[in-house]
Amino acid sequence: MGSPGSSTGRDDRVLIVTSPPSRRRRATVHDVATEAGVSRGTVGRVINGDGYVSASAREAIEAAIKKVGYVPNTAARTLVMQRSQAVGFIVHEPHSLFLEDPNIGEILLGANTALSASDYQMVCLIVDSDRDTERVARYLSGGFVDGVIIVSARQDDPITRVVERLSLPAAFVGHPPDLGTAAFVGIDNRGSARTITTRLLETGRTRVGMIAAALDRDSGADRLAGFTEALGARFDPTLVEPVPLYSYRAGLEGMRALLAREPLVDGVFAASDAVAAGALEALREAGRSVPEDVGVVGFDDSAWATRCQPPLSTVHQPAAGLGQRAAESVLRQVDGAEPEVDQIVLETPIVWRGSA
Amino acid sequence: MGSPGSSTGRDDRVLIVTSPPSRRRRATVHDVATEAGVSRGTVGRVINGDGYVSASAREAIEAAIKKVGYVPNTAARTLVMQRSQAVGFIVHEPHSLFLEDPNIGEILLGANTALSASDYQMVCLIVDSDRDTERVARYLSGGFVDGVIIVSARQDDPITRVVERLSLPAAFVGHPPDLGTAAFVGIDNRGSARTITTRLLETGRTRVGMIAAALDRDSGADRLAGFTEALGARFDPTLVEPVPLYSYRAGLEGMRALLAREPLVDGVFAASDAVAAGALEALREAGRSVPEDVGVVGFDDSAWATRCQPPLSTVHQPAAGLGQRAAESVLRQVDGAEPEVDQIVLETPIVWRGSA
DNA sequence: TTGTACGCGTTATCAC
DNA sequence: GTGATAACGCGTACAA
Repeated sequence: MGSPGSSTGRDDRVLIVTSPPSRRRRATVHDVATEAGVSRGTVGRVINGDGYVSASAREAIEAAIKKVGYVPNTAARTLVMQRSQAVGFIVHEPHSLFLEDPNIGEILLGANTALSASDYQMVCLIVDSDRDTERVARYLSGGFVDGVIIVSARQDDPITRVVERLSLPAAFVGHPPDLGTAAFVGIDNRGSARTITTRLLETGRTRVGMIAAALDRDSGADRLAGFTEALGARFDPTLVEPVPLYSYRAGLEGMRALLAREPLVDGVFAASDAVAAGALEALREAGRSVPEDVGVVGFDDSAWATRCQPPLSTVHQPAAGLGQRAAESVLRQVDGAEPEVDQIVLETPIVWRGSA
Repeated sequence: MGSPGSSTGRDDRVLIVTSPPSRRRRATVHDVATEAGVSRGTVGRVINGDGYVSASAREAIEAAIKKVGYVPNTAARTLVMQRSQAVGFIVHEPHSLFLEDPNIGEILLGANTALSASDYQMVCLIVDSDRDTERVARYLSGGFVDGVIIVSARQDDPITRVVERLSLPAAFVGHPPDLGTAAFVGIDNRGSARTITTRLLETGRTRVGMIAAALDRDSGADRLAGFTEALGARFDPTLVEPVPLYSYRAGLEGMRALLAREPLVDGVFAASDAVAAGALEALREAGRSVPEDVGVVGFDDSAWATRCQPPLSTVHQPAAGLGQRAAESVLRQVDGAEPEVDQIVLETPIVWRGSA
């Protein structure tokens, strides 16, 4: 092993014992090079697949890599390349929504598929407290990701501001950010709500209400707006029951309240499938049969839709597609494209089942 | 500005235009130093809060940081510190499970809370294809994370092997790895299943069956083993209906099959709440009332349990606690502790509601 | 074809 | 108190 101090400064570290007891030191390109009896440059050429290496050298190096168990250090590579080959996926939701919202999981998987195809690593970051907000902002600033996909951004969100300041390639899913120049992929909540409400009216209902969830978010407000438009002159505000969340429980309680106030209601647009499922339960309690006495429609076409009794008529939300398109937009921007062209609105076909 | 080539090599980069059109160059410590008219060393001292800086220098530097919009480059910091202040959370599930399993979300949130409290960034990595497996393995090797929490590892999983080879601090949640030395946090599936089955028997049922899901995973197999133990001599294999997944649909179809084969069944242990919810639907179809004709118990105490009609008697699974304990174990190991002491089994209280 | 040397942005250790 | 300067591990022009 050579006497201490005789070799270059670089090798001194072998003698330094770090505080965690005996965590094995990582092999470096340097180690591979000495093991194979070549220089670091040649090793680099083999690793990156750039030609101009003799067969003998390549062989020796590949053997050495296996022997010392070399794995490239991504942090170093990121530093020198100014590229991490990673894209962040930021989820900023209160607990309940993260757990209940079936769309987020699908958006996540859709984005991952697209990124994976381009050999990018998706790193999902959860923002669940103020402390998280700050830390995630630091993380993004740190150059660990080449871009971000943001689900449900807040107005004037610190994270959005950081992204803007770094001019980090970004795509917003579902809820548009306040900056008009950013890429956005989503659906037409208002138009879809209008369409399915119209469809519900066409089944001959005369007293159609809505359980309107999450009016503080644009998706919630837009769905109510579409509902209002569809009814036109027939719109009656007393038939709208606002509830806080897109949840089963909100639907259950909302429907109970609506029934108590308006017993004659014969049609309901629930702001999401989970809400609709809760509404069905309330109707069952009240002895109303669906769709005979009351027609019910939902929104999302999530797993709820098919497991309800009767299965829900609803608006199909292309969640996986949203994630995929967002990922593709980010990758385009990483390659130098301008974001403003990416204002994508995906189709939302109506799926008609038995509940109306 | 200055004439080209006249300054040090370091400043040449200003002249180099990278291919992405006009992405703003990041400010560095160097920039801050020149702006404030001090050296890099002093700037470093201010950033890291180490004392020994004059008030005037500190003021000038803080102003400069604001002015040039400096944010530390985490990749560089990781490289020199050999620490990323990040912990990976690896989810390795087929689509359906990731979307349906209510526990994963809670485990995730629990882990994030614990990591966040120690100012660690949690990065969630999804493994959804062979390609993902390889890329995630590379990512872990790259030094981007100081440790990992692994949910549902496979036997002989490439990721597990990489973790082992790097001796990366790790904690396995739910499904124990094949290596006995690793940290593990989970529940006693077999004991819990035995307890709740016994409890169901005590309500006076005489023909008790089980819808046994996911027998290819140890959780599924263990729950069946517990059920078998509880019945002892009364165990009758024809009352066990195996189904592939912990899903609503599996429960629905499993219960139909069980009823067709054994119409006299008066008690059912469903391997999860989702399965139990499906079973309730099948019983309703068949005109059996719960709990009068048939007692039903589940497992997980997830959102399903309270939204069923009647609400489920079930085994409470402390999902958030699992995530939290796993995170704490990883953090301890990052600080140099040995993993083997962390073989944690959390309590699973029985929650008795109306379904049995 | 291969080796050398420099720089990526930090932190940390020295002399001054 | 403060300013040089050596690492960290890797990519890559450039020289040999």
